[in-house]
Amino acid sequence: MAALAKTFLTITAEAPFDFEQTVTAHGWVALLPNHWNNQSKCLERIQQLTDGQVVQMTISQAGSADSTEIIVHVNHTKSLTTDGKEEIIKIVRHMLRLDEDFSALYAIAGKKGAYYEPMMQGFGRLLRSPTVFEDLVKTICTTNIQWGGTKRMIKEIIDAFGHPFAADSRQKSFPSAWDIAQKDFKTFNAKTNLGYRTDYIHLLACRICNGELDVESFLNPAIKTADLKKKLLAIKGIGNYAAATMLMLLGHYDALPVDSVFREFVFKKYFKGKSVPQARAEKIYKGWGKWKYLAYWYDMTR
DNA sequence: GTCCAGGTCGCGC
DNA sequence: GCGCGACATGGA
Repeated sequence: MAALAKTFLTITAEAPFDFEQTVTAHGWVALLPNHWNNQSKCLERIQQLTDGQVVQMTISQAGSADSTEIIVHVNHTKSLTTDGKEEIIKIVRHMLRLDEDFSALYAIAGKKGAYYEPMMQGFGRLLRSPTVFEDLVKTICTTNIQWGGTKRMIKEIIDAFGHPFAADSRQKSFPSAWDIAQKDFKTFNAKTNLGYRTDYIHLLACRICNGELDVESFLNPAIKTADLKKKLLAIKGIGNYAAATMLMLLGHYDALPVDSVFREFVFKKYFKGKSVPQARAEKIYKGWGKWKYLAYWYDMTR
């Protein structure tokens, strides 16, 4: 076992900020290499850095629940360079969306009455992955499968192609597009049981690596939602539902999802269990402008 | 054994 | 542009 060194990094978020709400806002926290320790209220994650080193990050909130101080406890086996430290901070800021401004959302929430008021305490930061690639793979693995299946498939991908943490080789990072693309389809298929999603994920990795597709550029905030949706739908395996999920993860909240969960929730809460057309269901959140998805998500998870 | 999952693709019209 | 069957896999 390699010797372990520890480094503490701190990050200050802007108020209002709610660490636990942010991390557990949706299912991603339960997908490897993320792990939520509910006792210690820490988000643990194995992460490979640009220089190749694989580290273990334990992310938590300092002090009380309304503190804006975030501590990243890094376990590493090689020395952590200044670049490495900066990269970790950048990754954590990205995952927790510390640079997103929700003040316009809270302004609407403040006018919607008591039910939506708690939103103003930092709701809206939905946990995301360090890369768009990882979010795409995870989203593809939520289609036409139950949640247990999603967790199994993501674990298989990581076990087969992730990079081990030197101090505990059972724990691995999420593989890069290159890690997957460098295996031929047969090898990739043999090591995972992703059903027909195997083709989609391998093709996605290959197209990223050969330069056909630059999915990280999807993070550019200047891209209009409609254009971004087109780019997403052009990816094999991404349809209407998956594109809506990805738009949410990419910080575009103006579109509502089109999946069974959305429909069921809205029918039950607003239409006495009766099904109505999608357009009618969407009217429920029309007062939320470009924040519709977050209004729905708040309503759904409350 | 059989059904189906927070769908998507590719075809035919 | 819309309807419809096929699609891999494992868990209920």
